[in-house]
Amino acid sequence: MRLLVVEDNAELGALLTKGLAASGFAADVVGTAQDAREALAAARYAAIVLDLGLPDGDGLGVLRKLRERRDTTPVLVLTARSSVRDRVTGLRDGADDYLVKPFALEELVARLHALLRRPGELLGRSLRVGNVVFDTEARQVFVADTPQFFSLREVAVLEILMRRSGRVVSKKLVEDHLFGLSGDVGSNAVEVYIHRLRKQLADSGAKAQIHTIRGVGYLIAEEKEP
Amino acid sequence: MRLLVVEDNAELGALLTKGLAASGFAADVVGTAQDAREALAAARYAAIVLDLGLPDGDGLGVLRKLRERRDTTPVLVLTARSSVRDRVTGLRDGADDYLVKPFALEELVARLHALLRRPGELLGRSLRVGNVVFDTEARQVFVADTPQFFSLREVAVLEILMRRSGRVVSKKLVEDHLFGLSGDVGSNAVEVYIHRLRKQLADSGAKAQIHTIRGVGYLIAEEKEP
DNA sequence: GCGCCTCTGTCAGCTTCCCGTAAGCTGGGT
DNA sequence: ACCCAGCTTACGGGAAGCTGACAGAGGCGC
Repeated sequence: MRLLVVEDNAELGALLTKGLAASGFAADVVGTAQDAREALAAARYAAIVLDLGLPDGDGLGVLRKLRERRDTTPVLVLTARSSVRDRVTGLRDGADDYLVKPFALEELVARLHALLRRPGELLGRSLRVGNVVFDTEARQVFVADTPQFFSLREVAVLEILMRRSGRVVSKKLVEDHLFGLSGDVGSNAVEVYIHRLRKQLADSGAKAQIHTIRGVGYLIAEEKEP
Repeated sequence: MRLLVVEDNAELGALLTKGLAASGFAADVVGTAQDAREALAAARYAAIVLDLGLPDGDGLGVLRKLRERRDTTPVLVLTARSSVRDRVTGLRDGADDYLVKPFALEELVARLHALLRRPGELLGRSLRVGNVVFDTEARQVFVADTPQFFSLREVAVLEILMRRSGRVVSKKLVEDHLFGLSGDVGSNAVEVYIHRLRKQLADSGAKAQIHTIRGVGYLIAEEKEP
């Protein structure tokens, strides 16, 4: 899941990136409203974490612009101000949730999950393909009810595929989700992860298969014949 | 198990922390209703021990707020007042149990265990993984029916893992349960306990294994191949 | 009080394994 | 037959975790 974090404090930004990564989010961090606008024009995000106290003006402006465009990407507002007034303004302008600093990382993650679980969204608590089950909350994989041990990256790739099971996922999309904007992809990392995933899935007797669509991407689907 | 203790008498608070620790509870102590609200916003507790005679107002307010939010965390009310009226008010407002000062520490512990054994809870009297059995009441561990002797800390870690057997438990979660809010975690204490647990379990011929999930945490599961 | 012991948390050095890269191979499509 | 996308294997750097030793804090018996 790819997020945009709008936060001018570089230190906190780095902390968030790291913490969110541990929960399977790839976060792009920007420090100004201007950069936020550009990032939003360039890519689609699953959700946005927005600090209101930005140096170059008001974060609320970003939010308003977004909603004017009928963009319904979930926005979680983050701020040091705790007055009722600010909270009301934020929510009236289209924020979906509100968190006051200082906050616990776990609470941020919990609220993001809640937001992403909303109506139209891509989320149940667990995803299933064949006998492979992915628990989105615990970020854990089961094959025929036995827990499997995958690395963080492997889990991330599998999640993307399973969230779109039966549909093709472009290699580019996977790269973006793994690495965010910092597009350092000087290699075939995705191919390597697909390979490792296939191997482990086969070894564990999974009844799900990752197919290759040449020139397009990958697709996970239930395995047919025994 | 992590508890919140709301008690303004610092001396009694310290005493409770210590006594509860001896029974495997990690208690965060706060002295005011305000602090209690903040603690509850920041973390999840297995149960709450609530003194009604607080300096900054009424402890019952905390309880009411909690129940308004549909939070069903068990609450044990603690008070010097012994009138029937107070007792009734407390229970009507959603307290689960009631204890009048002065009280014996053992009685508090017994009642907490009773509360935690309730309906939705994750509790039978004993937990089992492979041939390892954990008696939650006596807080004792058996491997293939022979009793094992672990230290308090070790038992606490094992309990957390076994209550979530087959699922990943983050290292952070274990720290929080062991040390409460007083997050003095300047080291790799959890790793050390995991190490000691593994060693003892192996030595005693346990058919249960603690797996490491890099960058995430640990997981206990039945050992597969013989 | 005095030694003895266990429990705890810390540290430093070692080991393991993840991650990304690269380089050569395979196979499908034209 | 050739080319290119994707597959496979190998490897080095570095982070995460493991492990053995140790010192302080109690607790216990004497």
